[in-house]
Amino acid sequence: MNQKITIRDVARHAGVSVATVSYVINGVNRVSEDTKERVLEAIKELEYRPDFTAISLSKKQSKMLGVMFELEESGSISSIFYENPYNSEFIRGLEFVTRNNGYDVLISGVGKPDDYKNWITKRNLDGLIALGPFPQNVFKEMETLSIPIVLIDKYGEYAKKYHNIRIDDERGGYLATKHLVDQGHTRICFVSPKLTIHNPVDNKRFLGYKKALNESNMSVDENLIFEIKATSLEDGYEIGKKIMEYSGEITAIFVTADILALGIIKSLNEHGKKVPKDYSIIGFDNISISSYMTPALTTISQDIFNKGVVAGQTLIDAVEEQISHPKTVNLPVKLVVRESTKKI
Amino acid sequence: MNQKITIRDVARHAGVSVATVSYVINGVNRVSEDTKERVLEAIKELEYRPDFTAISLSKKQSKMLGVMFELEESGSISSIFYENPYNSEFIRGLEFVTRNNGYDVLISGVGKPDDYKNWITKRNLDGLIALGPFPQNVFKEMETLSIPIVLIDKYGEYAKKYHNIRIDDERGGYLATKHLVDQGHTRICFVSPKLTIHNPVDNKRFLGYKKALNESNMSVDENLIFEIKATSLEDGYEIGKKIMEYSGEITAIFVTADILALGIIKSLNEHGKKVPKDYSIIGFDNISISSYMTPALTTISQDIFNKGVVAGQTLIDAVEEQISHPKTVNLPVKLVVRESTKKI
DNA sequence: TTGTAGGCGTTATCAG
DNA sequence: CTGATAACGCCTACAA
Repeated sequence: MNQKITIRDVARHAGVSVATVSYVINGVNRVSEDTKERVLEAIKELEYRPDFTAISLSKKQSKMLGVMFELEESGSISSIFYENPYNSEFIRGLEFVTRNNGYDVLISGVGKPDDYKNWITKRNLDGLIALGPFPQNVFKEMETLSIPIVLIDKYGEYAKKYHNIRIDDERGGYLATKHLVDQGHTRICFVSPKLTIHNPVDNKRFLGYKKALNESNMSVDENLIFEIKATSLEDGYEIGKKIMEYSGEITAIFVTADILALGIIKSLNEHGKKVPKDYSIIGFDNISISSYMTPALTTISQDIFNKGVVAGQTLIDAVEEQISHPKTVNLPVKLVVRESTKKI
Repeated sequence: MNQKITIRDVARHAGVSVATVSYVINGVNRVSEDTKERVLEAIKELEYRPDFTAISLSKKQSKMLGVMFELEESGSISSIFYENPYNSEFIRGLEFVTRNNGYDVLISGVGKPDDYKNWITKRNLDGLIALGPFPQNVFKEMETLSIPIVLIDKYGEYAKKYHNIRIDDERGGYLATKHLVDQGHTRICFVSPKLTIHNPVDNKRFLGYKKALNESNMSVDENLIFEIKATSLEDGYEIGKKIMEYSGEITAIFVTADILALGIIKSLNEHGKKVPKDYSIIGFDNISISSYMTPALTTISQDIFNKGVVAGQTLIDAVEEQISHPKTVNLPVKLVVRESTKKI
């Protein structure tokens, strides 16, 4: 294309110095209305667009935020990104705020901890968002970073050092289980990824599960805890089989992700079981397809788009030093009753 | 953090000039093995990571690729991005190649055509991918751009000027309809976004639909063409109602997106109709949930991840001038028979 | 109120 | 083979 239009061109066109142009662009308030006008006009006429790369170099801030995902063995972003609309909805919210604040979002899968440190430094990212699961050492490595970091759905010791956006997981677990209990269920499965110390989210939900049971003088039956490896349709399907194989009584299932519920229901159906006739099932997240399934899924709803917005805003605030200390936001959840649960 | 480590530090540490360091980094083959070694060592010791921002400025290439999405009225990326896993899967494939080639991906929604031109210039994007629907004028505007552009699923006059990644839409339409015809269906609905001249993808699919019918001496019945506004669950649901209201006979439905099929099935179910007992239905895309629905969805499958990979590779090739003329890749589709269709 | 000039980290053009 | 040094486009003291 034709020569790139630089600040110099604008300056020449307006008959002022580059500094002056820079001043009006950056709103430095020491240029007369008169020249300001001239400069603005020149900018418009030449269709001048400031070069962010140059600005980055000069100001040492890129106006770029990074979102990192876990990589799976194949080297591509975990397919959970794809299967679970949760992630894209989050990104959508994030993109919304960032764009409106002049930031751009970079998305990258990361393997070794060194990968993303490299990524951050080489791209001069202003801030980072960690979405999805990560091995512990990633967080340890993070401490050596000097940019603001927002963690999504993380608890753990390390989380204290960063900004956190989460939902009220325990309450979610409680609401779900309570709903089932209120419908008369007593044999309620809890399905989630393994409840290790590294999985606080599901531990919280489990706590809610337990609390609801206890309130009704029930206790947790270890046999009813089923664990999946990953939050995927396939894993839901597989755990569904396991549930079918269980010899004891089960009348309801609380599962910590809607897409898992989908897989489970598939399994049940294949075994000739119907939801909610034979099993009541409640999910978590309220992704959009949940209301379009048959039966429509009862679930714990969280506003994922908004979560992305809040995460983005928090990160931007941190980058621009509006906030200094680690900030934690707990977003609400609510019960959405649809067709997959019924009175026993 | 501590001072950023620059090429100068490396030079000093290795006892050479910055130029020399730059040479070894860029593989300019005119530096002795000896000094090369020293430089490499210094780089490792100091954990030096070249600054892409500076490189961008100097080399005039950012190693960043942009993916643009249509914005909806609310100002956020069309929720179709969220609802349809198609998009995230594409992104996943794209991210995979780009990352392995040292590129990063920027994602942005664009409103006015000027928005994305601005975006491209200010970020010095090396290449652009247009995903999803866009108004015509966007493509006209594109002509003034000087970076390679890859269009996804576009035909139209304008498409000739850019690189194109598509699938064999006509064959997809044909395969789907043929499958239905083979099962004895004669009253087959065609559900898609409006078949205007600006919607070549669905026109192609419609062509395939028509061809399959014609082959069996049937002709298109205009009454069986249903059009939706957007490819969303909600629109599928709504069109399902319309189909229910139709007074004539319908035994099968071919719909141009799996998520639409989901919505339609929901509608049918609410009207007491069963799939495939009362209606056979076939979708398009083969997103992951399709095989986990009940009934599992028969559909036309395309390898979306691979589509992202091919798109990314094509764009990178174009950026690096491996290809000069507009290149078009047509990816294959295939029929995946599951449970949502049956012999009449 | 405006302009000059040095610097941001890198590459690239010349000399040596 | 190696090293100064001027770009790249912008910002920002410091001067004027």
